[in-house]
This record gives sequence, structure tokens and C-alpha cells, in this order.
Amino acid sequence: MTEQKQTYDPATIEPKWQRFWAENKVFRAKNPGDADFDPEQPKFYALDMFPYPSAAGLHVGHPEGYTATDIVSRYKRATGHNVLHPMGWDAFGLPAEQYAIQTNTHPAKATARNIETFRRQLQTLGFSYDWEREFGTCDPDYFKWTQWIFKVLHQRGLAYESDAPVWWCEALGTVLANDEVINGRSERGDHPCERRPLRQWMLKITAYAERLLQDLDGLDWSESLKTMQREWIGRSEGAEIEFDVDGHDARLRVFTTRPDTLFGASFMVLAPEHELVDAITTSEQRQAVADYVKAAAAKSELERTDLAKDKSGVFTGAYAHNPLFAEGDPKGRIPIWIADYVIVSYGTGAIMAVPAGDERDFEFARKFGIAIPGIFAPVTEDKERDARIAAGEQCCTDEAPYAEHCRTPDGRIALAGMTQADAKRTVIDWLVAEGRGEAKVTYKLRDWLFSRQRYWGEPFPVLHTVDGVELVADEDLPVTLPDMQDFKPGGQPESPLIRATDWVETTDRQGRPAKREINTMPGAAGSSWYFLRFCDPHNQDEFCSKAASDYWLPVDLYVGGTEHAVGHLLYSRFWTKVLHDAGHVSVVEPFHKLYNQGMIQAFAYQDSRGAIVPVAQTRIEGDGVVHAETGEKLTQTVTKMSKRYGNVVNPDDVVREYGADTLRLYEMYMGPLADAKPWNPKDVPGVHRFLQRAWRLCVPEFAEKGTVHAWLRADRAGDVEIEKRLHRTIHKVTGDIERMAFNTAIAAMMIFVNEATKAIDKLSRDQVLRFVQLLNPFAPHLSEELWQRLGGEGSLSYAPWPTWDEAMLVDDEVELAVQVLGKVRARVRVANNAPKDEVLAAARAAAAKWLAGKRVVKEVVVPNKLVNFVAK
RNA sequence: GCGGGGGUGGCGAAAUGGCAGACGCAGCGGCCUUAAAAGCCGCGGACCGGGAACGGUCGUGCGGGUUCGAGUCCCGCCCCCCGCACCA
Repeated sequence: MTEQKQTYDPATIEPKWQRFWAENKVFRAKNPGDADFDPEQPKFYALDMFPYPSAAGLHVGHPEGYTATDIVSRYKRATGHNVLHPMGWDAFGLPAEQYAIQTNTHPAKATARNIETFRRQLQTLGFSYDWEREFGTCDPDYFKWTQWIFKVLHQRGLAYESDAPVWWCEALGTVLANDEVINGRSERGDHPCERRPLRQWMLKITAYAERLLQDLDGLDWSESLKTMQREWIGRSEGAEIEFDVDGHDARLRVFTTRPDTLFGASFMVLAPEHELVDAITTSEQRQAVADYVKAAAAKSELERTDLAKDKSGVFTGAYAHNPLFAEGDPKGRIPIWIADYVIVSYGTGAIMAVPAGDERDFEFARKFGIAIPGIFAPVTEDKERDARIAAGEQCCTDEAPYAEHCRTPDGRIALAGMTQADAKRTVIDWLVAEGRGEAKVTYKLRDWLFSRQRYWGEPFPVLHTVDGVELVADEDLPVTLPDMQDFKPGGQPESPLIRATDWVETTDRQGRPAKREINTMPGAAGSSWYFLRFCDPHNQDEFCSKAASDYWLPVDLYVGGTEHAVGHLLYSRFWTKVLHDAGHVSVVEPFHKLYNQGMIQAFAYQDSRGAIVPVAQTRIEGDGVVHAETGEKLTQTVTKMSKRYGNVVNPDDVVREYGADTLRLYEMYMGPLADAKPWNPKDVPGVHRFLQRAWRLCVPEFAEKGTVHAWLRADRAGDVEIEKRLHRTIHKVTGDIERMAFNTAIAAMMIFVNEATKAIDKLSRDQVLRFVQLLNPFAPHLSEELWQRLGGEGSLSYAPWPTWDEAMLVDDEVELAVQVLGKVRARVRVANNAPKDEVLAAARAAAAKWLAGKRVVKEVVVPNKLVNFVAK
């Protein structure tokens, strides 16, 4: 045998192990019912937010979360868990279709190609997915069940057609859901959107608002994410109150969170779109009101809500009557206005305005000269403020004592001296007794707009016949898309499917003529239950067997970006609850622990005006970066990766140059998973060097092919100091994986390799094997290779996780800092856990120089850490 | 405006109220080499004592406080990021 150079070469070992894992189905997860299934084994379900396979291919942001779940998955396998770690494709939806239109390819073709690319890229990164469970949401085998779930929703009264105004995006040629529209513009593409009344399918997620809110409490999610969902659901408790309208039979209903301030209601405001506006407007005001309504309708959502603009409004000429005052009492006669600060779709679209207790109402009353009756009598240090509030010259939104006059003549309501909570209850009780109102809870959450006017989505399992809507029978699912050559949106708010006449015109089971629903489902349909299908992906009879979902759910760890905080995560929770209510799954929440990874950013360079200069137009000069043309010195800043700035990093390039293990390790070493952090190309070689050092710990530079250092070929006792360091490393890495602190786990392994390199010939085979196991979740290819070369048994992927001995974590002797008045003046070495007086004696001697001539008033001893003398 | 998270060397970052800056990058010095790369060993917050050893002072956005001791806890302020934003 000849000796040859044995350098760490990821290009050969990575494909080798990827092939090994695939051929031996190493990462196959066992389901209940499988021959080798062990019901005693604990399970662990680690899920990534599956990607949207775009034409751009994988971005370095994808592997960040994927590596984190892969580390945890591999760790859980090593600690005896049956691990479900699947991957698939969120493959229906707008971007694929937009791309297809631009390049004139069929979206099915473009999507299939993009999936190929994504799969290839992910496979080169060595993730331990069970690829046998892979599917895309556009597979008929999958969307058959998406359609089936729609039927469940429909049968339970949770899917309905509506003509209410919805967001229409002209540029995208479709309607969009609330969470897809930000400040009146589309989330994708940033196109303007407008409200239009269109027939649409809606899902009644509002029926689940309270449960979606309540069940957040038991989830292991970040507080900020829970807060986002709580705000989106937007629960508020209050009352609905009915007001009589002078000269009309109709009663106006308002929602308020402050029924206790009813005494201060001095006007009412209706949204311009409120249905009673027309009926109550007087002839003198008709023109002004009509103009205002027209102007409000023409305003974009941005103009109406985004600006901190002046309040506007118009008097309708009508008056309402405050139910607290006797009929005819002029104090109860309040003008009715319309104004666009009241939103038609929230509450009842009308408010009672209490300028004394609400800043918006106060501002409005001031501007239009409406009375501001004071209703509070605060008694604080600030006498001037108290007086202004009492006189109705200042608004008071804090809890404050009620004025004496907040009472009805019969004494049934007398708020003075009551807390706000008691006052609310008193007023509500009175309203209920009088048949004038009731306690009421309102939510900001709206029903889910569930249809799109596009081609590339799940068809609805719906037929329209003369008798109305008919659901397609289960046996006839899936309803597949017709193969169309021209799938572009038609320019009118109708799906391109309308042109597939042969498909649209059909018959129902009785042979009666029927038209297919031409809208398709939104992208979020398929992603609202994919975590269920992963449990049982090949089931032909059910969407997922109860046995499989009972075993695997909930997802133990779900990792992804924050951008899905209110859309996907809320929809998935909703569908899970519906399927639970229908008896199909046992859990009420799909994702137990959710972790949001931070964004991977990039460095960019900006000129003196703060403008970003694309990387291609910069040049390194001295120790700085300058503009290639002007020579201006540029300052470094951090941005999102962007094609425009030329600072996008392609994971393929990193794999080619350094290997997948380096990419994985670098992404985990950059900083805490949850933080946003910039990609620094200069740091990548650092972790690569660490892997090379780990390699050299085992493999001599020149050797017979496949061999390790001579001293590692046979068993022998390892060095005690190395052994201690190893136990510490095992302890640290184990704890850090548990708390998802991968950056510090890697630092601990670096320390071990540095120490071990210095005493390389004292290492034992057994020590190196344990270290390689620790490294495995992070750098699986390198560690499998070393494990094999060292003669480890079987595949490293199921080798039991190494353990540590607590006794090995402590030293016999420790060094203590000796402080005088909190300043470190000396150090002493004493026995571990030495008695206090021994420690003090040693410390006193060491600090004698600083204690001379002083009186020690206090001695603080922190065992094995430090001694502090307080001396005067 | 409201809610949440932050601000630590030249850069990414560590640090149960107990020696701030572990680990990595960039930088500097040395070994090896004809030379370079790679590798290996070491130094590395700032300032002062003319340089080293050594010693001193200051230092975790700013100002106060609690404590023997504060990056960490409390109060006030400044700045940055994320979310919500006329939701009654």
C-alpha cells in the first residue's frame, strides 16, 4: 500500500454519505402499524416551514432553520427517539403562476422544475429528511384531501359565499386576503389594491376567534409572536347599545368598550358606508353627506388610515337620543355625524362619541364645535388638570372617579364612587333591563377570504346548479385543473378557468347540467394541513389516519420565519380545530413549540448620502471600501440580501467551495438562531478550518488510504485532562442543543479540538469516537466518515448520544479572584470546595498589601469563584 | 402613538447578580519554508507610565439608584429593529 495525502475533502465524502443515507433509508420514520414500529419509543416531530419552490432556487436563509431542526432531529435520534423529520413543497400559488406567465411556461412544468432544483439543493446539504414522505401541495393525491377538508368546512357551516367588499388587486388579477394586503398594497409585488364587492368564498374563522385566542396560552411560542396573534384576533369586551333616532323607527346600534361613559355621549358617528346613512339624512344635509360619502369611497385605504391626518366628517341633520335621559330631555339629544374614522366592518360600523373619555372623539368634537360634557371628577396633585377634565376641557382616558351627575333620576344608576369595572357592569345591567343593549365581545379578526381568480390553485369541489351549490362527491375527488394553454388572468375579476368551457360545463351525479366553480383556493389552503399529511403521506383512504396523527401530533418543534405569524399559523390552527371538532384529529393545537429564526442579512456599502452602492461598483482600498468610479469612501452597513445590491449569497457556491458541513456549521455559528445577523464571507473559512482540525485529530496528513493515526487504531486509556475536557464539552453541547444555542455548542467543540490538538498523541480512540458523535448533528458527513475510519459500529446516525460524569466536570483545585472593595487585586489557588476559613486565610495573605492599615468590615466568599474584602 | 426585542472590542458574538469580551474573523509577532501558501505556537478593549515585563486609570448607548459586587436588577432619557396603528 502506498501512502498518499489525506486532506479533508468534502467533495468526495459528502456525496458518499448522502448516497449511503438514501440507499439504506437511514432516516425513515416508523409509523404505528409498521413491522419495526416500537410503541415504547418516544416520538419527536421536527418540522420546517416547507418552502415555496421559486425559480430563484434556495437562498441561504432556507438552510438556517433547516439546519437547526436537523441538528435537533439527529440529536433526538441519538437519544432514542423515533423522529419524524419530513420535507415537501408549498407548490400552488401566485409567484409560480406569475413566473409561468412571464416565461410563458405552464405553471405545472415550471413548478416541477423548481421542485427538482430545490430537492437537489436540499439533498446536497445532508438534511436527515425522510424523503419517502415528500409531496407537493399541487399533487392530485394531496389536493384531493385539501378539497375533502373544504367539504368538511362546508358541511360544518364554515364555508359560505359572500358578496361583501373584498380586496381586489388589479395588477395580480385576483382578490387577496386581509393578511396579504399591507396598508392597501399587495404583500407580494407591492401593487395597489382596492375594495370591491365580489362574490367570494369565505371561511368562518371568526367562529373560532375565542378558541384561537384562548389556546395560545398553552403554547411554547415566543411572547412576541403570541402578541401578534392576539392583536390580529383583536378581542375587545364591551357592550352594544341601542339609540332611538328622532323621527325614525330604526334604532341605531353602537359598540363601545366604555358603556360606563354613556353619560358623556354627546354625538354619534356612523361610517360613511353605514346602511342607515341614507335613511336618516335630512334634505338640507343630503348634498353634503352625498359628497362626503363619494369622497370617502374614492380615497385609497392608505389615505383613509395611514396618515395622521385631521379628522373629517359631516353632520347628517339627524339626532339620536341617549337612552339614559328622559325622552324630551335636551341633554339626551345628540347629533348624528358621518366620518371616515369609523370603520364599517368593525363592531356595528357606528359609535357613540364620548369626547370626555376618548381622544379621537375629543379631537372631532373640538374641530366641529360639538359639546364636550365632563363626566369625571378626578382628585389628583394636578389641580389644574383635574379642573379641566371636570369642565370637559380635557379628555381623560385613565381610570378616574365619576362626576356626581353621572346618575339617573330614579337612582338606579349612580356611578360616583364606583370603579370603572363596577360602573360598566351597572350600566350594562341597566341596558339589559331596559331592553336597550347587552354585553358584547367583538373581534378585529375577519372571516378568511378563501377564493382567488387564478389558475394555479386547488379547484373547489363545488358545482353550481339551478338549485344552488352542490358539493362534488368524495368518490369524484380530486377535481383536477383542466390543461389550459392560456392561463393568464382575464383582466376582469374572473378566473381564467372561465375559458375552459368543457371543464366548466358539466353534469352532477344525477346528470343535471352544472357549472364548476371557477375560483380556485388560495396558496394558504395547502399549507394549512401539510403537517398532518406528513404523518401518513401515502394514505389513499383518508387524509391522515387517526392512529398516525394521534401518534405524531402535535409537532414538537416547528421552525420558520416570522412572516407567517398571522397568516399560515392562524389558518393551520383553525383547520386543526375544525378537524378536531369533526372527530378527525385528537389535538386542538398543531404546533407545540414554535421557534422563529432571524433573517440572514448581508453587508452593504453606502455613500455619504446613505445610498447603497451595489457591490459590483465598489472596490477595496487600503482597509476600507470605496466607490469604484468616484473613489468616495463608503461605510459598511447591514441590509437584507438583495439582487439590486448584489449581495445575495448562493448556498451552492458555498457548498462547492467549502462543503455542506461548513455551510451548516457557519449558519449555526453566526449567532443566536432567533437573531437577525449579517453573512460575513470572511468568517466562513474560520469554521471550515475548525472542521479541518477535527479531521486532522483523526487522520494523518500522509497515510494509507482510509486510515487514522496509529495510536487511534487500538483501544487504550485516554489522557485524564482530555477526558475531563471531553466531559465538559459533552455537557455543554448537550445543554446547548436542548436550548437551541447552537453557536455556543460549536464554540465548545472548537475549544475541545484546540485542546486535543495540543495533546494529539495522548488521545484515545474511545475519546475521539465520543467527540465525533457530538459533532454529528452539526457536521453529519465529516462525522460519519471519521466514525467509519475509526471503526465505529454501524451508522453513526443511531449511535447512542455520549454521556458525562458530573464528577469529571470539577477540578481538584480552583483559582479564585481576590477583590478589595470590588476590585480584583490578586488570585489564589485553593482546593475545590475548600472550607471558608481556609479560603479566607489564603485570600488575606494574597491581599495583604492592599489591606495594610485598613479595617476589614466585611468578607464575602463566593465558593470556587471569588473573595471580596470590604475594607476602610 | 401603543406593544415587543435590542444597543458589549475593528467585525460576528460570549457571560445562573461574582474575574466583561469565551469562541470565530480581521490584525500583529514567532516557528516551519530558498520563498509563498497552508499548518503550528503566541499576542490581542482603550488610555497613561518613553518600548517589554509590570503597574495604574477608565470601560458593556446616556444619567441616576439598589448591592460587598451590576452588561445583568430598579427609575429616567436617547437611539435602532420588528409588529400594530383612527378597531370605538
